[in-house]
Amino acid sequence: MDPRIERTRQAVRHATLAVLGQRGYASFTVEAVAEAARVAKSTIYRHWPTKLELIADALETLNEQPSPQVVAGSARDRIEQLLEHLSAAFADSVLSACIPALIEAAEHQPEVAEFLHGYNARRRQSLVDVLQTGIDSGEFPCHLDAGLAALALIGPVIYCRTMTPDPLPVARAGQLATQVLGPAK
Amino acid sequence: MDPRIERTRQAVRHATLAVLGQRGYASFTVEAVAEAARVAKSTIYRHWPTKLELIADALETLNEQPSPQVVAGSARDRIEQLLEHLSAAFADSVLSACIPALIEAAEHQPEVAEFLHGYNARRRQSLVDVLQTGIDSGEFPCHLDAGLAALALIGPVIYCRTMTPDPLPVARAGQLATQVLGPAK
DNA sequence: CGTATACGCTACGTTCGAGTCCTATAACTT
DNA sequence: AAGTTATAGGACTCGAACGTAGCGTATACG
Repeated sequence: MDPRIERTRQAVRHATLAVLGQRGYASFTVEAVAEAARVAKSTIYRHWPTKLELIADALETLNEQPSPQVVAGSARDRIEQLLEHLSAAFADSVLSACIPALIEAAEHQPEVAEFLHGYNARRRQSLVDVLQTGIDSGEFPCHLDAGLAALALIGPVIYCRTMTPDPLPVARAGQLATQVLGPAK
Repeated sequence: MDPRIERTRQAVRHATLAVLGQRGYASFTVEAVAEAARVAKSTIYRHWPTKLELIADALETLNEQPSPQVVAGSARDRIEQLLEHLSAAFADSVLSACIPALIEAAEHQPEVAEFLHGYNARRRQSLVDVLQTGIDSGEFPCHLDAGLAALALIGPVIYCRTMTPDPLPVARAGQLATQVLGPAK
């Protein structure tokens, strides 16, 4: 198999997300991707039939989830680590720069919606799992609903990223756990 | 003053938000607004010099905030009413349909960002005020931070609207208060 | 009733980007 | 080394939408 192919594809995929983050969905152009990837526009069309399929493929392919496998510590410690990692990830990282563009695109492109919702569901699930563990073991108040609590923890991160000028400070992410889970014993 | 002017302007403003909600920021066009407002394209340009100023003006002008003045009841009751009203408003309403478009636009257009952030800050403030009242009076746990708690309450509403297929059910908005504020006494 | 002016309509010129096609060149394969 | 194939770099067509301009009509105002 010609190694040029996969090399080119990866370069274009990365450039796709970079352009999506920098210019937004509204002014995302294949020409900008070509320039960023240092590739000819015709090359891009040789690999992807249309702009949307390019975006969808880039998202699926580059969706490595580098969430640290946090196993040690109490449930509360693990929650705080997950949250801080999450809020840090939403402060920068290529994919997070695309969040606003993806939200907008998801409204009208089913392929993008499927990716975005699936991606977030997976991220949320890791929180839910730890929360449920803590509830079952009695570490957290029994009135907690794992699904709702996960929303209360992760929601503010997205809220601050999209609805306020600045993302949620990592330090405040830790305090957030105290709000929702009650003070540490 | 010629009544035709204001009549036309209002029609165009409403159409602007409608189009923004339906088609998104990426494929928002003046021509679509003209059609929706049943107005000639040249008429729009007679009133607003550019597309962006049209959007900004429509947002500022139509930013009536019909949040019910909830005064009665305990702090907890008022919180729940505010939350349910909020989640209901985010389920439909012209402005909420524009949320994804606004998030995207705010990334690159300072005018839109200013509106969006200000709008949300005001909505959040009403929650903060009631929360602070409840904390001061001892109705809510003293470990609560009003600002963070407001984020934990409002964040999930936006999160569900943007990151999941369905908005937060109004019923779950009520449960959310229990999660964050602790069980009712 | 006469005048002013806001509007509708249509036709523009222009820009920009999608997607196609062709040729020369560079890189890989056997 | 020779043949194969992916790519670069253009030039190109096409359509969409921006924003402008001119003219006829209708509506408001005095």
